[in-house]
Amino acid sequence: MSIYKKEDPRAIRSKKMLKNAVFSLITEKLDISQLTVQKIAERAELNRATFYLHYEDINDLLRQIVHEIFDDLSMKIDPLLQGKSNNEQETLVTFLNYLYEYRKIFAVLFEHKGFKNNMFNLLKNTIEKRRNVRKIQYTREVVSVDIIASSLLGIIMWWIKDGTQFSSEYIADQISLMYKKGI
Amino acid sequence: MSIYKKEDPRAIRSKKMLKNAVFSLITEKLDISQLTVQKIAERAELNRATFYLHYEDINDLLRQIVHEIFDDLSMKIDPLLQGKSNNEQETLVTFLNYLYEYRKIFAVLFEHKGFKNNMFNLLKNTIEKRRNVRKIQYTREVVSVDIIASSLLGIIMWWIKDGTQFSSEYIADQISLMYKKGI
DNA sequence: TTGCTTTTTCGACAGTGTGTCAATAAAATA
DNA sequence: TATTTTATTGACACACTGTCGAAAAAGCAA
Repeated sequence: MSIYKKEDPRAIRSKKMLKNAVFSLITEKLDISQLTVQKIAERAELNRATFYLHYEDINDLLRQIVHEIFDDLSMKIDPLLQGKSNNEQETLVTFLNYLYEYRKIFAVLFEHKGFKNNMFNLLKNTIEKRRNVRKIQYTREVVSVDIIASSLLGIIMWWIKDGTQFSSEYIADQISLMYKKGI
Repeated sequence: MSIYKKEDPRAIRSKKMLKNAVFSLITEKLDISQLTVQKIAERAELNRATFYLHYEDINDLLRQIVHEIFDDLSMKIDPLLQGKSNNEQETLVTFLNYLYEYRKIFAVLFEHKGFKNNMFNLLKNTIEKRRNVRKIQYTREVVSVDIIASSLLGIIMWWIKDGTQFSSEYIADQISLMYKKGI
């Protein structure tokens, strides 16, 4: 859309302020259910109606924030995957470090359905790509990608929310230990 | 509390109607964020203020519903664990069948923080008990209980919400495949 | 820089939801 | 049945939502 028409700088500024307001509120309150349009507009020092000019509702705004974060996240981990890195551990740690850096915002966003789905698909696609590269044969003895992706998502969500005392390296170790040798 | 004082039958009746209203609303709408005190009271054919006489807010009511479900769930799986069942697979399937039976209500309750924590602890305790029975030695090579519990929770949440086309047996197979042999 | 145009910003409104009261009504039980 | 206990109720003040038309301000061309 911005390809066909230059966006008004005022709109850009307002959107940025609204997004910043969300980040500001989230990192200090840490509960998505308490987020209201009223509070966001107040924090952004904009009229509440201005919000509705740019976004349909709170979910719409969150959806766009999520989209941007995922673009960023995908860009960061894709090179690592493409580079047929033979060091899985390192790739995993890099990925986890990214999550850890933004853990406060991620912890909140994980309560957002769309965000969780995006993360699930990212994990699933990543696993599938790696399997293709390694030409894994699908037999009855191979664990399905859904199962691996959902278990990984579970671990990440727990870590981000309740296990931040553990380092990315420890989590990566545990994950490969579990997936390589079983329990 | 009901040990020291018999509860007024009127209160019991009201609470039951409010809980039924929640179940009724949840199973047809399937979104916890749209649940309001107003709707619950209306569905229960009670005045809204009656709700506040019994519960602090919606979360309080959900917390109590969750508590009751977990009492029920724990009672059902505990005998299986105590009976030093040598058939892990069977135990797991029984547990998953319970979740599947109430999948609609569980899918909604998983959006409730307290519920997720309860489930996590249930899984964690179960794993710890089993490890004690088997006298597992904790070395660097053993995956931590947190990691296993959170990955299990992830799989269960995915299954209940987006993978209900798969049978309990299949999920149980996949879980033991993953945890026994790795990926 | 000016003056016209586009677009944003704003205050206000109706509608829905929350949480609490004092007054009322109705069950429980002695 | 009478009395006490307790639940139920409508009404109140307040917060949040989503949408106007009018006003203000920024953008942009000459």
